[in-house]
This record gives sequence, C-alpha cells and structure tokens, in this order.
Amino acid sequence: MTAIKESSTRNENKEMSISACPVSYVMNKIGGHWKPVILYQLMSGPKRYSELRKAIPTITEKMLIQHLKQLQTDDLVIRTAEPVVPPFVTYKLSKVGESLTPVLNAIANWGYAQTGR
Amino acid sequence: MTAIKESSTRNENKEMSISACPVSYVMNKIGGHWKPVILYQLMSGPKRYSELRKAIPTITEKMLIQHLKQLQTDDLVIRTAEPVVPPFVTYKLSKVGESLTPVLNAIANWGYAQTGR
DNA sequence: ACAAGTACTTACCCTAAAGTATGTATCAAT
DNA sequence: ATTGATACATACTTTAGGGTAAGTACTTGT
Repeated sequence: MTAIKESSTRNENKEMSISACPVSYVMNKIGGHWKPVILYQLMSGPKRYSELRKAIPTITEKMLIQHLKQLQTDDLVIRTAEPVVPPFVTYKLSKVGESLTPVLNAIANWGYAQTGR
Repeated sequence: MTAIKESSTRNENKEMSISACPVSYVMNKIGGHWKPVILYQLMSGPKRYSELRKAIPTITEKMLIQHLKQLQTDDLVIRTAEPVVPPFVTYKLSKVGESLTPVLNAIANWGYAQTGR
C-alpha cells in the first residue's frame, strides 16, 4: 500500500485544511472515487468480499481491498473472518460508519435528482 | 486545463460506475479534495475571487480557478464580472449548486461530530 | 492429480491531480 | 516611471491514485 510522503507540500496543505475545515476533514476520510461507493453498498447490510466485488463490477480487486483496509483503519468498517476454508469474510459498517448514513443518503438523493431517477 | 484521455481504462471504469451508481455520479461532480470546500464557502453567499483565496488559504491559485471553471461548466456556480479595473469578479452558487446544501451540510455536520466540534 | 473457489498480495507501470514559479492586462495613485 | 491591486494564464514538475497481471494458501470435490 506504498506509504505516503509525510513531508510533501501536498500532504501539508491537506493536513492544514483538514483541521480548519470540517468538509475538508470528511473528504479525506471518505473522499476519492471508491470509498463512498463501498460504504454505500455496505449501508444495505454486511457483505462478503465477493459480494462487494459483484456489487461494484468496475472496481479492481486491488482497489477494493486497499480501500477496505483503509476504511478499517479509519474505523468505518469492521472485518469479520470465519476460520473456514474456503475463506468466509464479511465486511460491515461500524457504529461510526453507520453514522455516515445521512451523508451517503444525501449524496445518493442528489445524484438521483440530477440524473432524473 | 489539459484535456483528459477519453480512452483510458481509468476513465471507462469511472463512466461505467457513474451511470450505475448515484454516489459515483456525485463523487465525479463534487469529488476531489477542493470542490466541496469551495462549494461550502459559497454556501454562505457570493464571494469575490480574492475572498475565496483568503477563506481557503491552503489552496493554490491554480487549483482555485481550475475548479471554479469546472464548477461553472458543471453549472454549479455562476461567475459575474464587473467591467471595471481592477477587476471585480464574484462567484455564487447556481440553483443546482444551492440544491447541494443538504449534502454539504450533512458532510460538515458529520465532520464536526467526528472532530468534536 | 488437479481444478475450483475464496480472499487476498505483490510487483510494475501509467496518468490525472496537485504544486511551483512566473507572466499578463488594466488603470489609479504616488 | 514604478508600484499596487485584481483576476487570472501557462509551462514545468511531482506524486498519489489507480490499473494490469500474476501469484499464494488452503481445502473440497472429481
């Protein structure tokens, strides 16, 4: 997952605006193209890794686990692995993740309104 | 503003998920780090270019006008220029831009809740 | 013996997004 | 004549994000 350069100006600018602006803070947590999409899928209940892949066909496996990992470390989703084989892994929203529901719904509703349902 | 390569796989994947998922559609319109921040600033009323710069100190001028232009072509903000010198240019939310208010408020509120106000 | 299913991991490469730095036009005031 | 203010523009470079392709581990079914 290739570490980020802490010292880059890019990162500094982000850090600064995060502490100053709530919107900026949120965009860092759930910004990017895929994270909100994944979270939106998990809003309808826990899903297995393979289910998520099917639900979001255009995402690559790399992106999917990469973001799932990030969402875990950000305490937005919880991973549960059954010690069986073949593996059975489910992902679900954490409490904090669930608190994003209004945000994701607001986003989705606006999207529907713009694209004409 | 360097044209994008329409044929890139990256773009294709985006296009596909945009049409399939409302969240993905929205992230393309107001995704990225700066666009929501700019829109959030404009929620409190029209602002001059220089006022926006002061309100978002960490953004570079390049990013600011680049995104302002994009937001214009996406019909989210309206630019008004008085034919005077020195220039007097104001930006404000369009009708569609104003319809983003619930989305941006939901985002900001969540941000406040997470960071502890 | 080996193919299939599941959930990853890793190495390599490419590109869009962002930053840096500098330049432009116009007029008023000093 | 030079400075200042305002709202940009443009060339160049860096970097984070994303894509491609291939491999791993473990067991059940054939």
